[in-house]
Amino acid sequence: MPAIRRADEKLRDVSRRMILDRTASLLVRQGYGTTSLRDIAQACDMKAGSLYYHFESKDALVEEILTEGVNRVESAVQKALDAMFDAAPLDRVRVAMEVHLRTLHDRSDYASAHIRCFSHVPDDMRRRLRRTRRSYDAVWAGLLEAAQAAGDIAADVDLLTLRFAIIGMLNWTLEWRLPSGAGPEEMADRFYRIAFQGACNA
Amino acid sequence: MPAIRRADEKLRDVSRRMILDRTASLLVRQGYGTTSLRDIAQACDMKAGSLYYHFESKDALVEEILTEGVNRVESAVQKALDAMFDAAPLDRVRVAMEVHLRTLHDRSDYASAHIRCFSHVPDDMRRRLRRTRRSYDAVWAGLLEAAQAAGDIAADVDLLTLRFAIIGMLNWTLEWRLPSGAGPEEMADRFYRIAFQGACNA
DNA sequence: GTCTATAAAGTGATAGAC
DNA sequence: GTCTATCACTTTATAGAC
Repeated sequence: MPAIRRADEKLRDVSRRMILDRTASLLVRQGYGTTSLRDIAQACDMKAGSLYYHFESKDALVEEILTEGVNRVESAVQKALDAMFDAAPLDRVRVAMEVHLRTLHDRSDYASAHIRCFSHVPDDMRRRLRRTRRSYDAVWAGLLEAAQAAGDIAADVDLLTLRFAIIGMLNWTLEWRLPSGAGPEEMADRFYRIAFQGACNA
Repeated sequence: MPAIRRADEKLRDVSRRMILDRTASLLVRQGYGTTSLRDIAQACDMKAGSLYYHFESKDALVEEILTEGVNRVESAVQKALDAMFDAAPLDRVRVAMEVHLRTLHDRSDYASAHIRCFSHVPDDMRRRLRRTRRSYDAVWAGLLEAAQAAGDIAADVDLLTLRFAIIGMLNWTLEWRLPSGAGPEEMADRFYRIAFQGACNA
């Protein structure tokens, strides 16, 4: 009966995925400490005890979501970059901004849950998440170094500050309602224009 | 005995202020939901019940902190702007960035507590805080409009996007360790250079 | 002004029925 | 796989002693 077993596993995975999805959404809105297992269970049309069939603790569930949040952004950005490996360095930066912002505002809440909850999860979880982040940080450091080496970013611009600035303006969009009519791609283009041409230059 | 009454009131105010200070610090590190009254009491060398002499509820205490957080930033920025009312529009913007960032990173944690906890406090509190924010938002909207009207910001730059970008890069610095050696003022200057001259231009 | 004691409700987690 | 029932603990908040 491998077919039946496979069907069972698939059903289990579907439930598991639903729990992850809905918990991510709760974490974005309520934060880590304010979201209880009973809240989560209710959002999943379940009872709190049933969650332990799928996850061994609240923190294991939360950590899986926040980890997947970074990984989704990194792999989306990396995939887009791989498809344009020979493009101009600044074009690669612009695309990375677009994909980062689009992933942050897509229908799933994994990336936003990470951003909203990172600083308030227990210390040991945050330590592990920091390690997961490093790989994505390296992608950005490499992008900006390449652009500066090519002479496309002024030599006197500090790349760490520039990285802070770009990631900061992108991530902070979670705190606003984006202007209606301007999707993530349009917003990313406007941010790119500001950060690289500057607001002063026509 | 008005002297004695005044001394009593002063002592009461000192305790109250200490509670506010230390709770702000806890809120930054632990978030709204994870910070309990026992945590707060312990940080104040008190017992939980004693806090109710000074504040009528946990939420009243938290709301006072987060409200003061915005107000401190706004009045610091407004005071600096008042002292240079005839300066060039972009100089006023640069100073506003510096004061905003300096207040965010000063020894007290009111402003950072606001930023870190805003999205996770109860709905009705957040609604009131949003109203408090509006006044500060208007300061920035005015600053940028004046600069664009003077021709110092390119006509095709969307001012709402620019405001998102500036506030975003400034507030996001709470999530990084600032480069050692670069204080808030230095960082604000670098951000100003990026946002207004652009990273491309030497 | 701070304490102790306690109420009333909520928390993460486990055991065992189905 | 989900339920019910429950444990042990924590939570906000109150009452009354000092």
